Amino acid sequence: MDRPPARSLRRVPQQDRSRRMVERILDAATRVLSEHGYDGASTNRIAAAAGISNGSLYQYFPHKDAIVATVLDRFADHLADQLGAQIEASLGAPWQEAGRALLEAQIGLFEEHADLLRIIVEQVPRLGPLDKLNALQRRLTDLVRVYLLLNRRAFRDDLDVDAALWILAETVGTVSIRYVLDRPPIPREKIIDELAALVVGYIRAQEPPGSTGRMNVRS
Amino acid sequence: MDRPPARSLRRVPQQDRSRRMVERILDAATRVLSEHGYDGASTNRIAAAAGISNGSLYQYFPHKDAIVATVLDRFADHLADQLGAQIEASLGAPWQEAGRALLEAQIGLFEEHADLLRIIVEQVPRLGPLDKLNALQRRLTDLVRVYLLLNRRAFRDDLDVDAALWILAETVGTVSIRYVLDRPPIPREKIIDELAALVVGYIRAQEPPGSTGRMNVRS
DNA sequence: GCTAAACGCGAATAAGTAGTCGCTTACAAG
DNA sequence: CTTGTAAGCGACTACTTATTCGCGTTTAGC
Repeated sequence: MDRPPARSLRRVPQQDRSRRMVERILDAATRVLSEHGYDGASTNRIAAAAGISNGSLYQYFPHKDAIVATVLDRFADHLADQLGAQIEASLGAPWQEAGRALLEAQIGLFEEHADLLRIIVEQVPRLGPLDKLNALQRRLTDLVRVYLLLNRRAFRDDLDVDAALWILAETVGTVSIRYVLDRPPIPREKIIDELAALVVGYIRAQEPPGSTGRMNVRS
Repeated sequence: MDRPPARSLRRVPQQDRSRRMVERILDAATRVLSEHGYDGASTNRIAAAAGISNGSLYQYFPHKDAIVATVLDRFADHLADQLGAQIEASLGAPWQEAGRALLEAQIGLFEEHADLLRIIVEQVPRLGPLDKLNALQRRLTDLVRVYLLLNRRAFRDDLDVDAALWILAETVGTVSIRYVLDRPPIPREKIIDELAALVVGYIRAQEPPGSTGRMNVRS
């Protein structure tokens, strides 16, 4: 019943003309997706936006979802490039600064492509997992994992690294996304500060004597 | 272009027979939505699942989205009832226990209705804001707001209550949802513990002198 | 300039969709 | 039983959709 999410080209473009056409298709699809959403992005509309015939879409893509998947893969590549550059740029910096810079870069990128981001968040479930976006998320998570494992004794000694990583990834990811998509009346700097406080408060050593701390066994 | 999200009945059912029919429609719609998703829930399919004619749908609902909206409203009412009962039951308890019980109840409810929850998370944006679900979220947020304001001096003195509430709501909400929908290999108790640690670590007094958070600005 | 393949077109197809309407059936009051 | 109205039916409409296919056009190599 479900179609395989093949995103390979049906036919390999050989002349310049056709290579430009594939580009035009993907650009138009990106635009139409951003403006009209997944359901509004009909093949006819994409073809019209690209200034080509709908039939020509099927010269290079086996079906509509392959076009969408390629658009989103491209976007994931873009994100990976930008964030990768940011990571390299912060290689020597202390982790708080590096994390902060990375977070800032991520939110900036999300803001820049908010429309496309919305499509991804809302429609990806039905497109099945997107390999490149998953890879990107895994890459970022691994980065944090390495740090956590190397500095284990600086943190709560009962910290379960895998659980913590899942929670942190989920938290930082979705808070960034929801901030960009829902635009709550909170300045961007504030969100970054608060997210940083959330993360640090979670992994740092243990509570000061005053507070009651963990909520188990109250005597 | 957009249709008003009217969810009122087109015609008020007067006989028992027709009241049962409205029930049958909503039950069938819930089932079909859970199993086939929004796009797969065609009016014909809903009618077939209810064992009635498609024409009869339009006796009581002005259009398809009104059916869906009613299903989701009903679900929101169910959640509100259950969580409301939990809140009442914990009225005297210390806040850590009360919060924990509420969180536990919420995750339990989500697990029980995971299919419907998935539809809501993935399809709600195009239905426009769902009043009853928003009301529920506001109700829970207000509960926490009251607590935060009453006990302000027990926490970080620089805590921005509005920003903190937004972050906390987003975090607790989406982590619960993603936990139920993505089923990471983490036991349920662990997730609740970790979420509690995350929240407490975020709002509690300030960090111990050893660690160097960037974000302190201790005046 | 010729030819064969690559390219591109757009009308046509087949499958679905939400929503309507004239009709029949069930009910309840007199 | 008769009659007015509520309830229910299902074929039908008007439309949109993704995808195909035969045919004309452009290109590259000779």
